[in-house]
Amino acid sequence: MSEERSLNFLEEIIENDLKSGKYQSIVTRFPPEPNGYLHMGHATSICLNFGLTKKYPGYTNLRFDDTNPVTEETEYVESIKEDVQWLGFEWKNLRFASDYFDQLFEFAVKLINKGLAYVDDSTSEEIAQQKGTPTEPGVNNQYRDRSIEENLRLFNEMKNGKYPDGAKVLRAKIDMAHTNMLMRDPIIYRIKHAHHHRTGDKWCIYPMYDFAHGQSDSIEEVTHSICTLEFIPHRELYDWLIEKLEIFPSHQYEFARRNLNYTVMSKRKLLQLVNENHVDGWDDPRMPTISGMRRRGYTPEAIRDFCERVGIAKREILLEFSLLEFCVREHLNKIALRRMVVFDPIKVVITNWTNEVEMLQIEDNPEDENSGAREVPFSGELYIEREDFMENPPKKFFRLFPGGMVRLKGAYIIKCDEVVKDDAGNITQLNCTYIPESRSGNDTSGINVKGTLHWVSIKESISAEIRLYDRLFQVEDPSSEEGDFKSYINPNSLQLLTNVHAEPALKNAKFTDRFQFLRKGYFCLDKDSHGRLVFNKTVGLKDAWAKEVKKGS
RNA sequence: UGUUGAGUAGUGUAAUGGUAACAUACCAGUCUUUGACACUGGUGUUGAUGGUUCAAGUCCAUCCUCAACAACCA
Repeated sequence: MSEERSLNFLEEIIENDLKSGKYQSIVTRFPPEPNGYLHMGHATSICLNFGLTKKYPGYTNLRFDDTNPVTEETEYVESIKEDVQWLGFEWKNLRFASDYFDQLFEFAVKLINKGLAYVDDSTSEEIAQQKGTPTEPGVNNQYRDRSIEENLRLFNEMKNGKYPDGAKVLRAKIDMAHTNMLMRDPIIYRIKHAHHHRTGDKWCIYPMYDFAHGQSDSIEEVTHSICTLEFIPHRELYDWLIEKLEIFPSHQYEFARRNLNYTVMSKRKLLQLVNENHVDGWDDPRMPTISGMRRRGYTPEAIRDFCERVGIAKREILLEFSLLEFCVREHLNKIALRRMVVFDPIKVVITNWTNEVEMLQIEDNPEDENSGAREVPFSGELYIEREDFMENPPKKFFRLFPGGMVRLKGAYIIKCDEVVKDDAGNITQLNCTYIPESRSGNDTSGINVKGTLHWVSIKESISAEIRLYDRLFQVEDPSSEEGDFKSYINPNSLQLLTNVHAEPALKNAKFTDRFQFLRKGYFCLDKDSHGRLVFNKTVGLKDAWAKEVKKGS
């Protein structure tokens, strides 16, 4: 906290509220609807809401906004809880809007008694038509003038199941000519003979968002109800209902939703990707869901850091994925165990090597003094990466080439003496000699080489599968492009390497481990690893050579 | 043609009438037993036009652009 940072607009509001004595402590809430998995956009909201009550006195509730029984499921409740905890946050109270259905019903009765709500028999089409347009006022209908007694009777009958879905609704009686369309007598209760994941069949009428969210905030005495920009027009109704109901005055504040480029972030679109099998479920590592990012190997620390760096504002933004990747690398660099894996092998024979296997100690993580070392077997028959050798190297290529020397990471300097090819002219083997005095750690050879390569000893190496991921979409903002967003899916977002050669220490890989495969990137064990090793690429290393190559082409 | 909100380097975020800053991205270089990491330097910014002021990203006026709003979704 020693770092100085200017306050964002919400922190400013809160500090003022605290300073003025309006509140001694604050209450926020994270209010997901349990109808899908959490994604990066939710992570923003989670970090914001929970972060605020970490910084200031107070607490945060996790409240499920479960007012629509037809779309909501318990499966989602569980995944959401898991994701919030995984991100590193603890809620004070776990609540459901459905916990408040009785109170909400009483609130509605109170509104009716005050002459501020009425039962409307119109169809949804009629209601839409009477509503007017943003530029034309709406009109009153005949049901608007029903007596309080009649409204009470009808509303109770709705509750008691006398009417079928859609036959009647309860509406707040505000102003059909209001410039804010949400104030044109909004529907606050509708009939749905549907089974609710928590209340079962107790209710056949359910409150609408606007008559549940603010009221739930108020019941929980939420001081700062933070939501996204699209709810700005709802604020007027939010305040109106709280005022007329004479309940705890929660206040709503809006900030901008954050989008990431090269992906989509709406639940509807993510659901389509899952249902139409464009990805392998909600936790596919290419998905911007929390569970997808978790499976991909992103850490909670990295995601929190990202949210912190991005800050908050009141305008729609499209964030660059590269910043998220930076945060991921930044954290992983500090904690990842270094390992060597050869993706596309070429055989190296050390012609002056004896037949023995030498066990080398190589550090787990040079960034972490407390990390240990693992044993890596070195022998006369090795694999190196095919792309680390060139027969006719360009300038600035400081890997292996005929007559050239490189260091093998943690081992010896070798010199390439001979290139062996098959009849078709393909390189099948490199014959090299090693410099015995050049062993890593006590190199007395005096030789300076420019390049260091990763390698594995053939005989001791183990086999693994690697899944390489690229961006899910080929365009920055698929949602704003013409036509179906799915036509912009990147067909090469998943690349499978089914037989890579890994150093033996990887045999003991655990699901919680994070690895850096030297010169390749960051990887983690995938949940598909039973009886075999499957690694997901979390993010690559920055690759200056790749840039050099690109420039040359 | 309505209401509401928003416009600051490529991308984000600051500067609350007083040197337009920070991060990332990008470019160039240094270092390196990971072409990683680290380090050094650089390119690049107030939507427009007027006005007030010694001084304007900030205040005022006009204009322009973008977004949200007419679900018995949240």
